[in-house]
Amino acid sequence: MTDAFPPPSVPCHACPLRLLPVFSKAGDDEIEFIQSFKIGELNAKPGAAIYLEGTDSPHLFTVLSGWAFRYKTLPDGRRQILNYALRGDLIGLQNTLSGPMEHGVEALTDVRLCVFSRDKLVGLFAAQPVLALGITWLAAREERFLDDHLLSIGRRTSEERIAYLLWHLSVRARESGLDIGNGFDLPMRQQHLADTLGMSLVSFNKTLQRLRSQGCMSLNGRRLVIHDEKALIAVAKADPRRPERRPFI
Amino acid sequence: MTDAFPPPSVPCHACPLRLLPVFSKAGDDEIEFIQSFKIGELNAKPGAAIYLEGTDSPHLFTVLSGWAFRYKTLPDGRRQILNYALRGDLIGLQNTLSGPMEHGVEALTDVRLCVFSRDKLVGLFAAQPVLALGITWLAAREERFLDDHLLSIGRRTSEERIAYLLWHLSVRARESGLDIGNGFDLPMRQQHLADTLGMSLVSFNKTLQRLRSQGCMSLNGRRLVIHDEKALIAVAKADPRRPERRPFI
DNA sequence: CGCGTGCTTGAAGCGGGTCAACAACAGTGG
DNA sequence: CCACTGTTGTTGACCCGCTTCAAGCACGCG
Repeated sequence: MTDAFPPPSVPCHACPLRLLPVFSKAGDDEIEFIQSFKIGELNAKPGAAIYLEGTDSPHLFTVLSGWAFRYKTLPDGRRQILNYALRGDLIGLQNTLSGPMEHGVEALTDVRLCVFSRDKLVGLFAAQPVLALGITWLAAREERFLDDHLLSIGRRTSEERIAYLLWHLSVRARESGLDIGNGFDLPMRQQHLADTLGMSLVSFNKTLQRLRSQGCMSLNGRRLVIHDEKALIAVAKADPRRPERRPFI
Repeated sequence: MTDAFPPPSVPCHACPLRLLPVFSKAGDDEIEFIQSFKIGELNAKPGAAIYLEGTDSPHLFTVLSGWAFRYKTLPDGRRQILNYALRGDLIGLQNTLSGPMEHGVEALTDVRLCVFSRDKLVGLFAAQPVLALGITWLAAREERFLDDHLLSIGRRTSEERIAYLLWHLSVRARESGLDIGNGFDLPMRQQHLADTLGMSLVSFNKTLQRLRSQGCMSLNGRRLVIHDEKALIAVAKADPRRPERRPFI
């Protein structure tokens, strides 16, 4: 279950994540280029800002281990969580060029990140078309997540929303090789989940009770267990996509 | 105000849209490549499906003129409009590789589209890094729109939501060179706007009345007029971004 | 003129938001 | 070891906003 990452910085060609079956294989020259693209590594503690809304960040990040989330806020503090980032996810692409970031990213657990220079992106596109396509593929994937999320918040009932989100998170955890068996620990509080789904904490909690009583899943403390995935998918009105290998930058 | 596009297919180097100041200039070889990337053109009547959810589409599209929208639906028919597409917008990138489209696209007005082959995307990335970066830039832009939209539906009040959407649409219309003065015709019905904002038609209408009475904008029939943009932005709790040139594929 | 589509308005009911209190638990420091 | 404190989860009470249902209006078109 743990996705702990060895503390000392590891050269890209020896990156243990590359070995995971979820990620497509990269050529030696590509890995070498990624190495030159890489500036360093960053560790963030739970609750730490990886970057803030409105600030300039000359970096891109790949999550090596841990969980983080992207969010936006309104001037009066209302917060909307946009998406979560697990290992293998690329963060910060939303602003391709310069200018202040329009969203923030915060760590949920201890997070270890690979840091890249945004400036070198042009060079990457020039020299490594396969990697460039990979980056675009990851952006398209993120966009699909946002589409799904928008459908959830806009048109699903609160019960459907929660079912969808929990299923979505379990799939992503499994796909990033984290999941053991049918249950795992969610690192976020109910407040995070409510902020993700556009609902209040109280309403989230009460709806969760109702979902629990249906028996297809349970979420007690941090522990999420999917007892009957088929049923959960049916409640969520989700449509499962077959998993694909994805690029790893 | 009109963005009518000359009916006969036009070679890319003579594409009148390229001349618009919103779009960044492209080199001759790039335009030539785009020409080879292009399969043909497509006209769609209002209400026509450009592609449907769940079907395979081997194409990418650039809007040459008119309005369209991307949407997703739930099995029982509830619809969520994800975003609108105006001229210069690239559609269909959300699924980079093969597999069924996870959203649909429908024309709101007469729409003229430039059709590209998805297969040739790999070749484009290999041969034209600047165009490739442009595509990624457009994807990132779309993602920012989705982020904003998610914040709207999740955390803005219905009044704020409508104000934000109308402001957003007016900015995009202006940026694509469509807008004349302070008013223009929105091609969508109230039902579309309600489906965009995750609210019911009735509630949309009633909230719109309240907004109208504040005087900073008016929307009668199709005609949207922004009387006081500053005030509208304040109501929407939006933060204006300075316009940037964007790539045109 | 009649029909259809889209907009507007009223009435009624429920879902979810807010407020508030309490329980469970972990961490802190005396 | 235990009171103290802060965080997180849970539950109840109340009420506002939004949804649904329903009807009428305005306009365009055959």
